[in-house]
Amino acid sequence: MGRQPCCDKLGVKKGPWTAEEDKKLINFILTNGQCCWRAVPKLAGLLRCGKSCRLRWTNYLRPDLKRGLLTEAEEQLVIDLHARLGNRWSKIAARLPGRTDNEIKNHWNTHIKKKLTKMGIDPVTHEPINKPSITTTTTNCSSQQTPSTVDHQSEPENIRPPSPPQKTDESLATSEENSSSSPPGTCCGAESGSSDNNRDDDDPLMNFLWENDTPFLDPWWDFPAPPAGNTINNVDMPPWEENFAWLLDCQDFGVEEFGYGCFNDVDMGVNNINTLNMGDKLYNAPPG
DNA sequence: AACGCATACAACCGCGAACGT
DNA sequence: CACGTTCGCGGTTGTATGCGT
Repeated sequence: MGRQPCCDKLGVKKGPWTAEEDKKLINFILTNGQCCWRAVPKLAGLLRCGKSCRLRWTNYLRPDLKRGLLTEAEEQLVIDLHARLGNRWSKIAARLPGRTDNEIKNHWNTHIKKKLTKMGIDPVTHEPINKPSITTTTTNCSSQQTPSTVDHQSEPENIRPPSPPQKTDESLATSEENSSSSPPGTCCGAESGSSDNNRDDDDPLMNFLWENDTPFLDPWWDFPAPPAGNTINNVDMPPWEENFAWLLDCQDFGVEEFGYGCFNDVDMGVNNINTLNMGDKLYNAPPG
């Protein structure tokens, strides 16, 4: 069906985001919450398409994002999850608090893939590259160790080939969705059409993960649209100085560009972030 | 110091799913 | 049920930065 472009390309800016654009987007989201991405650029005064705004927010501006490289534990978790979920980065990301699918995907492609290859493990199948097959188990309730105990270098057997990721989306998603409500121990068996081998109930780590489906996502920043007063501080939220610390540090924007007074920009047309007072704490620009 | 290559990451594109009418 | 719209996902590309020669 004739699909419309996500934006009409006319007057739509592309390329790297500027600090000013970031400011506008942050302010808008903080003020209005996340809704109707298509309308966001217009309402926020951005010459971007909604898609771009959503991406920018979810991948970079979200206050709950962790910055920096994935830790060893996170990396291991990604590997383990990838073995089960395949390239479903969003699913994987949902289990790593503060990490985005894009980030994980990038990290996978740039670091982990190489790492696994070096170790003689096929990053796609998670099987040893030189071994014809490693299927030592007949069921999916195989002995899989927790990542913390996994040593891929010496024990590639720990990496179980994933179920074919292509066509098991529904079953996987369903099992995931249900996992939070259905007690463990009932999968792995004569479940309906169980080609879905994405769960290993005797895997403590995965049990934990499944049972805690999407627990990591902080609900607080899914702001409700604020009341007229727009005092987001009314919402029960963690201290903003923590979550925007990186913004305040201006590490990524460049101090000179973003400016320490960025949140005091009265020209932004919306109630700006400094109405939040950053947790009732005014930010003082450091010298220099 | 200059150049070329490799790497890492941000951003874009296209597709399919979900939802509304 | 068919169609249109919007959103989210995954693959891919572009660009900035680092490193070696």
